[in-house]
Amino acid sequence: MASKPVHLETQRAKLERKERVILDAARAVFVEHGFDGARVSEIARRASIGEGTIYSYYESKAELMLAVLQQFWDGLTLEAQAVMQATKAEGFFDRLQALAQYHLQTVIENNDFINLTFALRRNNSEVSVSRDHLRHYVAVFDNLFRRGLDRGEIRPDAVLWQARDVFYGTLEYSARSIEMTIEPDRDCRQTGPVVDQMIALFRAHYGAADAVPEPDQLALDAMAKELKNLSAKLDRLAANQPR
Amino acid sequence: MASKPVHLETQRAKLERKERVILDAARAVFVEHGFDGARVSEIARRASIGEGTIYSYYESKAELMLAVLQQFWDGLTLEAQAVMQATKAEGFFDRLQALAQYHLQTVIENNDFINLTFALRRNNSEVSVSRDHLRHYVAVFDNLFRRGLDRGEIRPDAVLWQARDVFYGTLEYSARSIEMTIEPDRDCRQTGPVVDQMIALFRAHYGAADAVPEPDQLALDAMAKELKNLSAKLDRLAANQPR
DNA sequence: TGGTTATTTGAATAGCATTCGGTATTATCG
DNA sequence: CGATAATACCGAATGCTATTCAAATAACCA
Repeated sequence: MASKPVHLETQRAKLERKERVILDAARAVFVEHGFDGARVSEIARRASIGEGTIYSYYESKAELMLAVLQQFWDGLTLEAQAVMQATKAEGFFDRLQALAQYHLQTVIENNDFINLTFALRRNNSEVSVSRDHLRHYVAVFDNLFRRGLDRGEIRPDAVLWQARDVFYGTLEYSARSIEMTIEPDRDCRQTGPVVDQMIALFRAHYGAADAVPEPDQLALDAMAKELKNLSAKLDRLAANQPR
Repeated sequence: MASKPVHLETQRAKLERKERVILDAARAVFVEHGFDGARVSEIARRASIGEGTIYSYYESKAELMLAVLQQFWDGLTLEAQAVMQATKAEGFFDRLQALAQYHLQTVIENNDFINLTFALRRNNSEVSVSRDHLRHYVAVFDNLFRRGLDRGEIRPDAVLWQARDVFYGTLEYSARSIEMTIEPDRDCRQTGPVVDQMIALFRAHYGAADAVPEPDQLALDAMAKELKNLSAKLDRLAANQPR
């Protein structure tokens, strides 16, 4: 009874190790040459493995790339969370700034991967990065934002999905602009100002009003919160519906 | 002296016509099958042309795609300008709303093309959509924004490049979210609210101070909309109840 | 150890973009 | 107009690469 699990364990561990080796080799080659430029033979060579073996781990080159991309996004998620934890200041906007800085830097550095995430969609098979991996990543922002709402740092009528779209969308677009150097003058397109402007926008548009709120405002806020609660409850209900 | 130019003209016209035929066929096939799925042989067949002939017009399949993309972006630019012209209201925000609506719709419909625009970057050769074509497109926004500045509709300290990044970035990100249906509830991710929220953000953040509506009013409007969403959701839930 | 199953391998296959030698079509000029 | 040069066109042949598969090897168990 004891030896069997051990064997199974080592067996599984072996497979997983080999899978990791393939994944690492694939990642390196994809980073170096891009998707089309990457040769499966080179990946096999770097993983010290027969060419055909890859296909007993992954259906196709595209699906291998997919696995690499998912690993990539999971890594981003962990790092983003770590950045949040490492931020000393507890305030919403300080953490948001840290997240923005990290995201912008990452998008600039891994531009190719991020583009491929959305461009790699085969018509026949459903080869696209699992929504869950992306959702996990954006959840970092969502959690931060919700906490800011709870702590009263954000105006209660702020719309989460819009804030998220503005945050990630703007940063990705800025990253592209910076990378392409669409601007004639580079100076105003460094990463610092992009992040600063973004935080300023969030402060002005989503930040709770500094002045003491009017009674009407308080009532409004209470109503907005109530509405959100209702909406969330409904969503949960809807999710449980068999359809 | 007269016949020669005529001949040259017809000759050039002929070549251009054939080029257009190839481009149209290519576009159709690329739209239908994507870049990798598209067969050069099919493009040739649809253009009623020999397979090899394509290569006397375009260096490679990638460069053919490139030409299609450039034509695509030029078309977008013209249409966006037309949308601006067609907007009756002269105000900055009305026109911005029209542009946002058009852009969001376009991005959703042509998501693949737009992704390919940025993903199609070969490592070796400089195969990427000419920056000029993209710059022309974003210039539609830039001109609108500058005019708004001149007319005093926008606060003078607004930063053009940030506004542009927020505008296009957010819309493209929203389009992706809508297409992927990352959200559990679709209702709040239709195009209408996305555009409305975007315009509200621009009004609040970039609008000249005197033109800003009361925040209370904005909040009220938002809540009224939210209420409507809730009501719709409830109706749908009620309809789906089995018992 | 011998038999049985799972894994690995790389040569063979197949599919596709691209090339190239030859042919048809058009332009040029005596 | 006819001859000749130049150009455009074709599609079978080429070369490259992802993918398959039959044989070889390793792992397992009795």
